[in-house]
Amino acid sequence: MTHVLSAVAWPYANGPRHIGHVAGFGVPSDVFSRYMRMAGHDVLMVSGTDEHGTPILVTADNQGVTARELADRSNAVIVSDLVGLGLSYDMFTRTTTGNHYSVVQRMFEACQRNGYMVEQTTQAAISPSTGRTLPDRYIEGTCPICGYPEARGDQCDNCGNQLDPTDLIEPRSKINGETPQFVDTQHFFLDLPALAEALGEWLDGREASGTWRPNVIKFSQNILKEIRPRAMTRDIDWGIPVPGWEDQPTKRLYVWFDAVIGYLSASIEWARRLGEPDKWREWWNPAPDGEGTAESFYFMGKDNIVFHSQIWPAELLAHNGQGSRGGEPGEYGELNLPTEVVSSEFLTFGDSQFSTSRGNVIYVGDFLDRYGPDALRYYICAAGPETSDAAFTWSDFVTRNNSELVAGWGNLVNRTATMIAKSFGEIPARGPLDAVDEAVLAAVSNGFTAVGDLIERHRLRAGIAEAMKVVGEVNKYLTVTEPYKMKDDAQRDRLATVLHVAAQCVSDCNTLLAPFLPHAANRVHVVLGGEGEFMPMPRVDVVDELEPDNGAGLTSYPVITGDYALTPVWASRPVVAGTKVDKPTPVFTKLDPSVVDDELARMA
RNA sequence: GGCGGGGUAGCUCAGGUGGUUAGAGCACACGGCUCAUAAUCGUGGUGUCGCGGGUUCGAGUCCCGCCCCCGCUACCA
Repeated sequence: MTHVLSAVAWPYANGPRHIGHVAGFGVPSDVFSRYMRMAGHDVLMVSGTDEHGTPILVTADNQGVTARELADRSNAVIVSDLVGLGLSYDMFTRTTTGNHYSVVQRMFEACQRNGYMVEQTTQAAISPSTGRTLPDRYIEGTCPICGYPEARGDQCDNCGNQLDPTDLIEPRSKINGETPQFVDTQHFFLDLPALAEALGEWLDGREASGTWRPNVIKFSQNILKEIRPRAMTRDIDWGIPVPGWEDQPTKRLYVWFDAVIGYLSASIEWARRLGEPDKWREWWNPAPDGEGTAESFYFMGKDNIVFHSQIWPAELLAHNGQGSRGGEPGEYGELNLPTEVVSSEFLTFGDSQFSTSRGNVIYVGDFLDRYGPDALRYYICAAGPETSDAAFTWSDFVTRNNSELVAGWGNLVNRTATMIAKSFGEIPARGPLDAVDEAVLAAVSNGFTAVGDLIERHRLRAGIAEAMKVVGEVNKYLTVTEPYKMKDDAQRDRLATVLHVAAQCVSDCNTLLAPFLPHAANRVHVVLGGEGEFMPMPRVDVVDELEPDNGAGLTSYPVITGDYALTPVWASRPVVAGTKVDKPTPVFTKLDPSVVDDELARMA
């Protein structure tokens, strides 16, 4: 058994998330995690809301609330969305917990102790009215090269030249229009060049494994060529205090420095709340005796690749003392680097990305309210942005829902259960099998290998297509064997056998589809006379803060967690003759094509 | 500007290391069946594989040039 860490990107808590977000990190990580549990691995799935950084302050100002209030509100919505989607986190927490603060600070101290955190003076743009740093992208002005009046602080969109904010003519804040001040400021920089060689060796090793998506490994190796030290602190009053700079409350750790450490801190929080405070180590430290293995998979959208294939492994190497300056591991011991960075591309809408600011957006909560979790999960698995950008359209969604989910799978469940209910009222015992019976059972059985292999390689589109192909085989089986024509007593034994085989196939198809469609799996389980929950579901617990005096103001908060020990195994489960089967009610809902126009009108 | 990805049937997309008549799903047409949410099963057509060169016995697949779309470029997955 392998310890599998599913490290899922941390949704940014400046508002509700749209379906593109969950297509990038949410559904792919959950399908993988659920499958790995079914395949017998010991999975730890962690994430939380990312609550620091300038954008939260800006949004909070615009809404006239504090950053704390905005983060709380966003966290509540995001938690509700993700649990509603059935994402089976072991620990979905937040970055403003005391536990997270102390883990981040210890990581920082370890990096510093090993010599990878160096102090430098730089120029920063400050907003005179708030005293806060203005990130380059929040500054606009006239491009000194082409005269374009709306050049950004980091780049001119018109002529494409790289700029420095101090180059701009008449720079102004994008937030409130005021003229920024440029001041000297001290910051800690992560010495990435001193870690570059180790990063390169790690990436080369990962490339040799052949498991990463080619674009992700290539992109990662490429950005290594121009690696420079990066500031890990900011002039801002919302964030984690910098160890050693407690007397400077306007300096905090850079949001990305702390966000990626969330994978570790959430694992530690999970272990602490479990009452086994060292249990997280099974997923993070190399096994002392070389027995057992721990692997880690990081799920995100492509705009986060740099943070997961460069910044985070660099932080781990610095903590471990594995860069060119040497060093000793910090108190967390030697921490494992990512096994695989699994990055999705973007789900697009119309001819561009989803965009909250342009109103071109479909929120997760709205989608779940109207269509339920598995319709969305199905769409994302079958047509999501796995290896290239994918276009979402409402008509495509309705079509896939109606002609694939409802007509293909839902109907198979329904017709099978109806025939069993009418003819026997229970799953009948079977007699000897004909070749056609053996063939369909073999096709279903082969599905476990084929679908499982695809999910392990993060090929969800191919995986769910393979499972649906098996569903098609079973539909064909019913057409060919024609159980609905067997009305004579002389055919009763054969009818029992066919319906028994059909029930077995439906049960197994349900298992094959369970990682993708866990809610539907539970309902199909009941249709076939099962009791209780087939696929365990996450729940929300409101917990007390473990270290309430970190200054962030949390006392209690919701976490997503769950008990997944009863996850069914990835294998055929013999159906039991005699199990009661009643006339079913449909598991999936067919959508009226008018929803396409309704939704488009709503978004206009 | 730099980097990355993409341009394949009406639509959405598959097509490691080049090799018989280029595939799938959806949509469409016709036929079968009626257990099932008018669901299901069978049959069928269509493609200058972005454009132009090149390498090769042979290229959607490799090389060169060009066009177009998208993303990232360091705080919106």
